[in-house]
Amino acid sequence: MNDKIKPTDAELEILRVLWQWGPCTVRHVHERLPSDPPRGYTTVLKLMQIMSDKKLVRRNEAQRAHIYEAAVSPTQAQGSLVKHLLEKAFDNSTAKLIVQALAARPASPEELAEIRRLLDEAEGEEK
Amino acid sequence: MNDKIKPTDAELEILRVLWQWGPCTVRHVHERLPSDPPRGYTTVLKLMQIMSDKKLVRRNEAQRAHIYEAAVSPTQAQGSLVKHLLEKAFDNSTAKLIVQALAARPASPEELAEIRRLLDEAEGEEK
DNA sequence: CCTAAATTACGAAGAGTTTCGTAGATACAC
DNA sequence: GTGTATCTACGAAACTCTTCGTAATTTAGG
Repeated sequence: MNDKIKPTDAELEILRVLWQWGPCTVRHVHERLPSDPPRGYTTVLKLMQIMSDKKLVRRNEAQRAHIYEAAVSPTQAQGSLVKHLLEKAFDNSTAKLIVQALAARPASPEELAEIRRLLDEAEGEEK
Repeated sequence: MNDKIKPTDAELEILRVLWQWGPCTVRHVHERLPSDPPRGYTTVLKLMQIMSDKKLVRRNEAQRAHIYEAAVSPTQAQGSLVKHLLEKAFDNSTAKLIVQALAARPASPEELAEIRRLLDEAEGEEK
């Protein structure tokens, strides 16, 4: 269904701004984007127009400065990306992916506890 | 260090063959690649030549049919890819990524138990 | 030898991504 | 009104990835 959601890195940065701040003009997104690397205003505009064509964002043209909002949720985008990585690089082994995730960025004890809690939930749904 | 390892999807498929079968000729890789989608022999050859330039694989030219082997381990490649995804799509939250991984592909009770064991290990190293 | 098969090298084309300059339209300030 | 700033649209360039055809080389059969 949402398997086709595969935002590129540049698109993801824009989506993150929209997820965090809600509907924005191009100018607002441009201002809130990481300043490194610096991007031209029209670069961001063009990207957002393309994302609109791809249905990654919706835009409201009522005002002169169009208002863009994310058309995919963080969960949809993240789920699709992680599913893709699982298939292409981890032989669909969730366990292998988790090992690498923990190795790449060690979790704090609090996070580990949180993760255990999530595992309990996952097991609960197993039925 | 190995942050620069970012194999594309097509490159990953070739790496997977080399990881599973060990050093191979282009012909062997071509035969062992998934038949869907079908790829021309020279397409695979070209990809592997590029991968050699990128140092993703090494090649031995002693024989007429060069022998290629992976120059990066599964752990290196997977770790680099997951780290990248963590940064770009998950705000560096390992927990969020694990939630999405479990949602994208529910783990069996055996896997869940395995994952708990890995968490224990991770906690052990915490110091 | 001479041909047929296999292999590498090379180049080019098409698609997708990211970049940005320029032009035209609109709003705002004075 | 006139000029300045802002915004969108458009197109093109640079880059990467993926594809594969063709040519040149080497090997193996007969």
